[in-house]
Amino acid sequence: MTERPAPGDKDVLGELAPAEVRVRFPPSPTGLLTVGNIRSALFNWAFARHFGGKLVLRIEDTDQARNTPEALGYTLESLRWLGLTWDEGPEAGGDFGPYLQSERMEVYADVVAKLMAAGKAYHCYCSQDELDERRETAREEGRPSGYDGHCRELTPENSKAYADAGRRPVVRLRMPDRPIVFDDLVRGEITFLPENLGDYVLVRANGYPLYPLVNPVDDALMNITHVLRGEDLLSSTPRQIALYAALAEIGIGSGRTPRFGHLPMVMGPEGNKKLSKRDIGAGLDEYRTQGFLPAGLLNYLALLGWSIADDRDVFTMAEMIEAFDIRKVNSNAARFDQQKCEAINAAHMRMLPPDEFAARTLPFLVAAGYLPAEPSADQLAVLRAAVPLVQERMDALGEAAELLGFLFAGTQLKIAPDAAAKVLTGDAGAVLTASAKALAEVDWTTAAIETALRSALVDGLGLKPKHAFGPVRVAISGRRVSPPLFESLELLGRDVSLRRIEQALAKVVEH
RNA sequence: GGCCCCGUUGUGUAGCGGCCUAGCACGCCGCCCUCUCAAGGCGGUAGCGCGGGUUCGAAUCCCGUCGGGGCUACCA
Repeated sequence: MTERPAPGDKDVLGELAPAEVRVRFPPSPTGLLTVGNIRSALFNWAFARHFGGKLVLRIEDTDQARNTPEALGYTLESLRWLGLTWDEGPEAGGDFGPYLQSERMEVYADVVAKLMAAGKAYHCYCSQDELDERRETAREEGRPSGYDGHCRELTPENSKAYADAGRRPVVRLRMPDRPIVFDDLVRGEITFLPENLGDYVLVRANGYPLYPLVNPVDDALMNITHVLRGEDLLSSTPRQIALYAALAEIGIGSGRTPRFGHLPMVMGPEGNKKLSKRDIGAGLDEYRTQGFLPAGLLNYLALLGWSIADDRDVFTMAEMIEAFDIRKVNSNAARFDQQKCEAINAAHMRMLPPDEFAARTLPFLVAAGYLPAEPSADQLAVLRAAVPLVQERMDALGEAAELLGFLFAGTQLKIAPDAAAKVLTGDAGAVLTASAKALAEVDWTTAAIETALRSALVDGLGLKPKHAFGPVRVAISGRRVSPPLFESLELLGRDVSLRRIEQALAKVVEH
């Protein structure tokens, strides 16, 4: 069996040196980052870091109706939280700015003027109604429904007549009359025939430049070498390639067409359509508030289309950077699976050093009101001591409140109604009474507490362990599920523990 | 409708013509461990959409078919 040659990077880099790689992440600051967006950002980031190239953050805010100033700050902060660092862009600077498209309007106007002057683009005066009607006809006849080239060869007189009639033109790119073929980094060779590629609009009648113009223009001007983006943009790629070619012919940009890689779609939970920002579980914020770790979320997202090995799926970002290969990205759409996302995150939770685990947990306990913004040294000591008890029981940091809150509730513990109803009944009174008695004198250590309770409840009352300790667990933690009981008692201290048992006892009697 | 992409257990994937009686992970089920819940260990469940080729041999290559998805704006 011959050994397959180790896949070189030649077909990804071409003649480029690795460090010359320039990729970009171009979010539109609409106020929400979806996990699909983040997956794209992640792959670009990993790609750039793998080769030691640059990641450019470019803000695509040309649609004044959908963007807000706050959204920009949100977007930057979110990426920072994730650790997806950029080398050029807002706050980072760079030689190819400005990096906000709204600040590049003169650039686009200039490019369009040159495109027009060179005959690469032209004015189109067709009205929306006319366009719609002809498109509908084409559809009915089974023909391609793109622009039919109506205004392609307008004479100056024609144009003047339209203009005099009050029509304002859009600018369209003159598409070449030949097939456009490109070699997609994840899908291989893809061909589009000219009859399916209508001349498309670059500039609206009101003078605003559109995405199909500004995105490729900026890629060209910013010297982007690789474009890794969602499959939803696959069908607009031939148009962009045509624009790159036109730009190159009139001497704008690097003159090089980037290599494309179209990432598989991230599908919603139903698996039947692309994840929409309106789907639950789509937005980054949900994961942040639940206390997902960046490392866990990103690890899971990487799994949507990529794998590091055939027998492993938990890895660090450092490992991903080392191993990432765009050619190994799968081409079929992947469904976002909450459960697996949680499981991967839980694995990262367990990998955290205890001190860091405590530090990351703290804000969630503060937010839940269990700890003050400035916890005391004692409170921090309790938290640190509790970490080993809960680290492997949590999927996300947000669960800390439920699991650890009782340690900081003092005498104000609330007992969950269902726990009281289910457990603080029947012989629970006897159990609690015996427990209080047993705990009154023992050494306050986990081992001694356990010995005392076992002897009092299991041996003394002849109860099964599960039934013996249930009432005590509810009494001291307020819940039926808690960190290990004896350790919890030790952490809580004798006074508080005994008081809670008394209080629970009162509830049993009332019952 | 047209164009493009995709098709391995429920989900995500490994697989690149013989190492496949199809591996791993999540999920689910059972057992072990056990003070609850987890974690951990062990075992189980379930898959190459279909039909033709090519080949000594196909999950892997080709064609067709069916199915799914994306795009089809003066949004990005």
